[in-house]
Amino acid sequence: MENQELPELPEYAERVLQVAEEIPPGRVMTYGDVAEWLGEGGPRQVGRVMALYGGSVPWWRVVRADGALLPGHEHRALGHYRAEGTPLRDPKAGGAIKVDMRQARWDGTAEA
DNA sequence: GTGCTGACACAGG
DNA sequence: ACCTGTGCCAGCA
Repeated sequence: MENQELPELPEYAERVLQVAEEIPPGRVMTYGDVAEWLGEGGPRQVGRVMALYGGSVPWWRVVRADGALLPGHEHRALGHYRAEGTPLRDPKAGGAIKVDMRQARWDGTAEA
């Protein structure tokens, strides 16, 4: 009786969305990490699920391996990161802002 | 069944 | 910082 939400989602998609929702504030996971954490598919499958159903989950907490934000939604994600207190990587060099993976990368393990 | 594309990852230039 | 090529898996024409 746990499925009260997302009635017709493929299990894989549901799992991906579940992980995304489980990511604590101030933390981020890479597509590859999510796929590995699930133990299935690959980073592209996770990315596609996010692209399709990500609208219902904190997609901004799922970033690329190099910490680059989502193409087209950088500003949106940045607003959330600032509110959550996510460690950001130097927004100075007029380039693309990125997340400080060194601190923000969450591996699914409970941390203090 | 074949080929292209994609909210990717990694290595090299 | 940027682009290119290759590998991975899945969806779509």
